[in-house]
Amino acid sequence: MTGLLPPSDFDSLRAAIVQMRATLPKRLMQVASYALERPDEMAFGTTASIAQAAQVQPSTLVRFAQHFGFDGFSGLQQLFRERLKERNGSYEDRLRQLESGGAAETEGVAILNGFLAAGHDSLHALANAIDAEALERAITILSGADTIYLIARRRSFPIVTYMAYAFGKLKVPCQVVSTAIGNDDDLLAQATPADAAFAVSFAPYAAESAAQAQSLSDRGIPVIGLTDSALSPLAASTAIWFELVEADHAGFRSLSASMAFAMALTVSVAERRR
Amino acid sequence: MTGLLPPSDFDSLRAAIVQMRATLPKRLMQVASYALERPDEMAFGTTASIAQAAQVQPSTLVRFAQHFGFDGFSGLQQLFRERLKERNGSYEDRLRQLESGGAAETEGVAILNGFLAAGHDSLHALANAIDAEALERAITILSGADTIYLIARRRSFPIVTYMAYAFGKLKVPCQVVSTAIGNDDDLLAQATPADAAFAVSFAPYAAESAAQAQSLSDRGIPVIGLTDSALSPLAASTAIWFELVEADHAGFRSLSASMAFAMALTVSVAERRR
DNA sequence: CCAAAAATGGAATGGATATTCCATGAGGAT
DNA sequence: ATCCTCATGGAATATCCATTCCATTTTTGG
Repeated sequence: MTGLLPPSDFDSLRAAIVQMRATLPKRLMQVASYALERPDEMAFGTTASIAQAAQVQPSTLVRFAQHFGFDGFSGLQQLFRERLKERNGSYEDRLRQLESGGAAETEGVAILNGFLAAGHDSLHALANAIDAEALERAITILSGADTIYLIARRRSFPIVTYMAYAFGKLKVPCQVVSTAIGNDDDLLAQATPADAAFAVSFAPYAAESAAQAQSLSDRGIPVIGLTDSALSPLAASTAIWFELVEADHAGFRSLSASMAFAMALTVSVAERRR
Repeated sequence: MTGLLPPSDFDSLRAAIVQMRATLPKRLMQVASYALERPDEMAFGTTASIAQAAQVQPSTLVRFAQHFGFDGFSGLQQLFRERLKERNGSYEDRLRQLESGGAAETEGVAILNGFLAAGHDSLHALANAIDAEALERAITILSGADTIYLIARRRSFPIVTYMAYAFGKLKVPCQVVSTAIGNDDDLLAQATPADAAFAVSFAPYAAESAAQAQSLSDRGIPVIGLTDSALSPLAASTAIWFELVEADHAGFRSLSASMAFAMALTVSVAERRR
C-alpha cells in the first residue's frame, strides 16, 4: 500500500480511510478515527501530543501516514493544515454568500436551521437561568442516594433514558420508573428516604409523573425536579427544581438544552460519588 | 514592556500592536506587519520560515514575542493557532478564557457550562456540515414510506424514542425496533421496500443496529443513517447517511445536536406528508 | 497446533527548532 | 565628540520532535 501516491487533500484522505476501513489494523484504525473526529488537533499537535490523545504510540502515527503513502507524519499533517486554511477562507465566503443571497435554502435545511437556532437559544437561556446553589444541593442529594429513581413520561422520557444509560456506565445505581410491565407504583413503594428521585415534566404535564413525585415527597424521599414553569405540578412537589424552557421552532421543541442539563447533572453526581 | 502579561487572544494582540506602533523598533515593526498581514503563516510556520518570509532573523521573532510579554515565540504562535481554530467557533475555548479571568465557579456549574459549550459547538458544527441535498432526499424517502422503522441502541436510543413520540403526535406511522419483548428481527422481517428505516449509531457502535441496517438494506428497504464517522458500519449499509459529531466535555457527550437534527428530520417528514 | 507474517510498543537517533548569548552597529543625550 | 543605551545579526546551544529500529506480541494461514 505504501507504493501508492498519497492523497492530495483532506477529502481524498477521508475517502481512502473509508475504503480501507475493513483492512486497517487495530491501532491504525484508532488513528483513523481520531484523525477524522478531531482534525484540528491533527493540524496543530505534535506526534507526542496526538499519540497520547489517540492512545497510541508516536511511531504508530508515522506508520499510519506511511500506510497511506506519505513519507512520514509530517506529510500527512500538511493535509490537515491546508484543510484548516481553506476552510477558514471558505467559511468566510459561505457567510458572505449567506448574507448577500439569503434565499435558495431548501425547506429541510430551513427547518434544521430553525431547530439549531432554537438549540442555541435554549442553551443560552439555561446558562443564564441556572441557580448555582440549587444545583450544588441537587448534586449533593442525588450523589448521597442509595438508588436514584428517574421519573418521566412522553416528551421527557428520552432524557431519563439517556441518564439511565449514563448512570449505568458510571456505576451509579438508578431505576427508570416507566417499565413495560406497568408496575411503576410497586417499584416506587420500595423507595426509602435513603434514596432520591429525579423527575422531569414539561407541559402538557403527565399526571402520573406529578403524582409519583408528590407521593415520594410525602414519604420523605427527596425529589429533584426539572420542568418548564413555576406553575408546573412538579414545582409544588419537589425539594429542589430547575426551570428550563426549550425554545421552540414552529411550535415544536427539541431537547437540546435538556440533554445538556441532564448530562451535566449525571456527570456531576457520578463525580461527587467518587 | 516584557513585564506585562501577554495578550490572551488574537484581538488583544492586534490592539497591543496598534497601540505600540509608534514606539516599535524597525525590525519588530517588520514582524508586526507580517504577523497581521499573514496570520495563517504565523500559525503554521517555523521560526526559520517565518523569519525568512518577513526578512528578519529568527531571534527577532523571539524578541518580538518577548516584547509583548510571551516567554518566547511558541507562546505567541499559540495565539495564531487558536485563532484559526476559533474561526470555526469553539465555544468551549471561549468559555475557558472567560472562566480563567472570571469569578470562582462551583464544580456543578463548571460541568454544566462545559456541556452547554459542547452543545453550542455541536450545533455549530452540524450547521456547517449538513448536506442540503442529502437531507432533501432523506426527507423524500422517509415521507414516502408506509412505516418508518427506527433503529438505535444505548446512547442513541433516546433519540429514536423522541422521534417516535413526535411521529406519533404527528400521525406518522413508525415503529421503534427495540421492544422489550426482544422480537426485533421478527418485526423487521415484516418490513417491505415500501417502508423505510432510520438508524442511529454512535461509537462504540452497537453490532445489532449495524446488522439490522445492513439486513434491511440488502432487502431493498431504504435506510437513512445518522452516525459520527465515515468509518461507522452505518455508513456502509445506508443509502444516505449524515455525519454528526457531538462535541464532548471531559469525554462525555450530550445529545444536544442529535436532538435538534432528529426533530428537524421528524418535522420535515411530517410536513412533507401533508 | 504450529510456523510465518504482520502489527505493536518502546527505546534510540539524527535532525530541526526555539531560544540564548555575545559581539557589533546605530542613535541619542550630555 | 564620546559615552551610553538600545537594537540587531548571527553563531551556539539545549530542547524537542519525527523517524527508525528492534524485540515482543498478536494475527494469519496452513
